[in-house]
Amino acid sequence: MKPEGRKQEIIDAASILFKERGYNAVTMRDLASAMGIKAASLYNHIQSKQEILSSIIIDLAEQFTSGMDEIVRSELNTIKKLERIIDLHIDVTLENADGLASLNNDWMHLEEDNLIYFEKMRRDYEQNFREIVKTGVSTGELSDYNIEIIVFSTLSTLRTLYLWYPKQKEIDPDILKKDMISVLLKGVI
Amino acid sequence: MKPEGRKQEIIDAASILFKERGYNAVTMRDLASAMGIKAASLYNHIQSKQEILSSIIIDLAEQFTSGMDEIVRSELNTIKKLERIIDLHIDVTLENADGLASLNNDWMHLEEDNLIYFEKMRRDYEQNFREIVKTGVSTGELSDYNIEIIVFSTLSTLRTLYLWYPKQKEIDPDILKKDMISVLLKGVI
DNA sequence: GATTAAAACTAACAATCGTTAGTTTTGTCT
DNA sequence: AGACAAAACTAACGATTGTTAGTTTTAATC
Repeated sequence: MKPEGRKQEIIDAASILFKERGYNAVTMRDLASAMGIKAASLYNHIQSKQEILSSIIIDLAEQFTSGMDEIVRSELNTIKKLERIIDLHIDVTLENADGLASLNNDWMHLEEDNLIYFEKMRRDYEQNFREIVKTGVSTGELSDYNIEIIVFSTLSTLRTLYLWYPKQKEIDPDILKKDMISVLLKGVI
Repeated sequence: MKPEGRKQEIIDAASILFKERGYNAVTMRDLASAMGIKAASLYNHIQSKQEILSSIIIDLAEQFTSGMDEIVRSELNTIKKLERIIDLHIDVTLENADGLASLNNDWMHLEEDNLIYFEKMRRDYEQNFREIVKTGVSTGELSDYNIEIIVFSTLSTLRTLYLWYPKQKEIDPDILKKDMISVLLKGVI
């Protein structure tokens, strides 16, 4: 059995530090110190600093990709699909808010293969979102504003949820979902 | 006369590189290479790498602060105030989209005094925004959703405009403003 | 108590970082 | 042409980076 337990602890600690200071500003000595060990000891559990970053980001990106695929394959109407997308973002954010900071701010520090893979997932995700909105406008379910503006404003709010939600722990997740759906969609319907 | 011309060229080149890779991933040798000179030559014009970062960020933060102060002092109703805030963000974004990347992603790398100054400006800005929304809800101009959700969703869209707008150059700024006001406010009114 | 594997350690490496010192080139004005 | 300042250069520094090699400690199993 691989040391998956200790490895995940390192990745979790790194997520917090990367969130606070960004990938390049966190040294392996910083990370080790946060774990209460020396930098060299980290390498009993991980292969490289880069592996930590790609673990964090690729895992999250795949969650979004598979969540979006399921929504696209569903037979829901446009409004219901958008509600499911909001749900997806809130659920992922609740589960791993720290890692989302790296996904949003440090994805460009991924190395070649993972960078290409990530960028493809991101492009596909946005395209799926765009097609859902486009369908909604053409069927009259959504107002006829510029499609890119609708996509952008909604997605940018959902993408920065990680910054905001941890500070608002008193809000019940279900109430958050309801209000978020109202605020994001009522302007668009 | 100080070499303000050349210095501004360096800051502009740095803004682009910081936007693409982030402050810590850009070396002085990278920046010099982009300017077509050697790293040591940069120091004929600037005092430190840190000075470049703080020039970019503090200048922009002061633009937002003074813009917000003017809006707060005005006697406009809530809706008009929010429209003016949207205008402010669009105008600053059009003028310096590259620098806004540093303001959003690299502000934590400011050093002590400027970091404190920046954080105060940011806190005050958000508080002014929040008070405007709060007034709007209490007078019935805005719907009675959770105030923090309204503040957060609007602000996060405006703050990430810099990422999106440069790709959409075919959109006329006045049309952008109109659609943005509709999408952001109709959900909230 | 001996064995063994996991997980920590010390010490060091090659590379790269921001920056400084001192020198040479470039361009402008007299 | 000579003088002078602006702006470039070469060379190097001390510090820090991610990582490796080799060793010791910890803890569970027989």
